[in-house]
Amino acid sequence: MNDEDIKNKLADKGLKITPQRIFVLKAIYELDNHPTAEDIIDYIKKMYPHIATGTVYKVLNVLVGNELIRKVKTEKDKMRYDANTKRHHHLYDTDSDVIEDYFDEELDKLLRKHFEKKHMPTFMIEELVLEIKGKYKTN
Amino acid sequence: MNDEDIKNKLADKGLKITPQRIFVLKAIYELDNHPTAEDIIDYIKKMYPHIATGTVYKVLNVLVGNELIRKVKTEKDKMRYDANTKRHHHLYDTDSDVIEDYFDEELDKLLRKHFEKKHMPTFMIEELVLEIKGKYKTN
DNA sequence: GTATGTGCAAACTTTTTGCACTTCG
DNA sequence: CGAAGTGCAAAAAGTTTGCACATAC
Repeated sequence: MNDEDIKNKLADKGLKITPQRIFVLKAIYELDNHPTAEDIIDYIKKMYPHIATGTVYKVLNVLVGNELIRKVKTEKDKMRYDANTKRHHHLYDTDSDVIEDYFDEELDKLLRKHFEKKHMPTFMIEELVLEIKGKYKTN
Repeated sequence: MNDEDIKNKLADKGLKITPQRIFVLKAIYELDNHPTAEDIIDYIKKMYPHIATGTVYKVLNVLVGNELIRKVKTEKDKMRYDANTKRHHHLYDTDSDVIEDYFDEELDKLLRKHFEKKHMPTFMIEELVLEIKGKYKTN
């Protein structure tokens, strides 16, 4: 993800292009594995030490509000951010609190079919995310 | 859920039976819809105004550690607690942050089959929870 | 009696806010 | 130029902790 792409993403949403926003987005893409706000702040400060903590939080909220990133919460009580706008599920390691994206089109199709058939009259489904909890095998 | 049942649950785990623990468990059963710590504290204080906030948090952590209740994450930044130890999925209303339990044995069967067939060699699945996000239809 | 649990207040962590200043378009 | 964004520090919100006291078993 280069700067040009990032600028376009911001512009497409009618957001002003600022160095802070570019740094935050870039950090999320580069950190990749669902970084916390703290991870993002630390990462940015390496190249751009002047950025304010409050600004990063404000930027994150703007990006979430514009659907450029998402918030994910883990059981260990911290918000994590996710660059991936493509639908995906989560593999969640209950030992380490690590989340990994899981793509499975066959599963998506299965779920879609199931809920079409089911037909829930009072609820409008917007998204289905399967949380696959467990542990990585170490051997 | 009467007091006797609650006492048995505590005793089964080798936990001391205290009024505070009984009140917390009862509150979670009675509040039913995934209360936050705050909901629980408010509820208890109606009958037992003397309880300390810190105690409720300590009790909640003990109960989670002993698997008498669970923590549930939402996208808003608050932990919620869940009395239900039976496997279930979640209907999550993104407007109101309300979670409702969703039981669907057919879905469970479908998922189980899918992952049996899939065979993931590096990950040991312990639990599958589908987060069904969307909105309640108001009409 | 003693290990365990509770109350309280202080502290900690994470996130938000208010406002003067700056920058983008 | 004006609206939108940033920096900073203060405060809010949620949760944890330390320790003296109280209670369950």
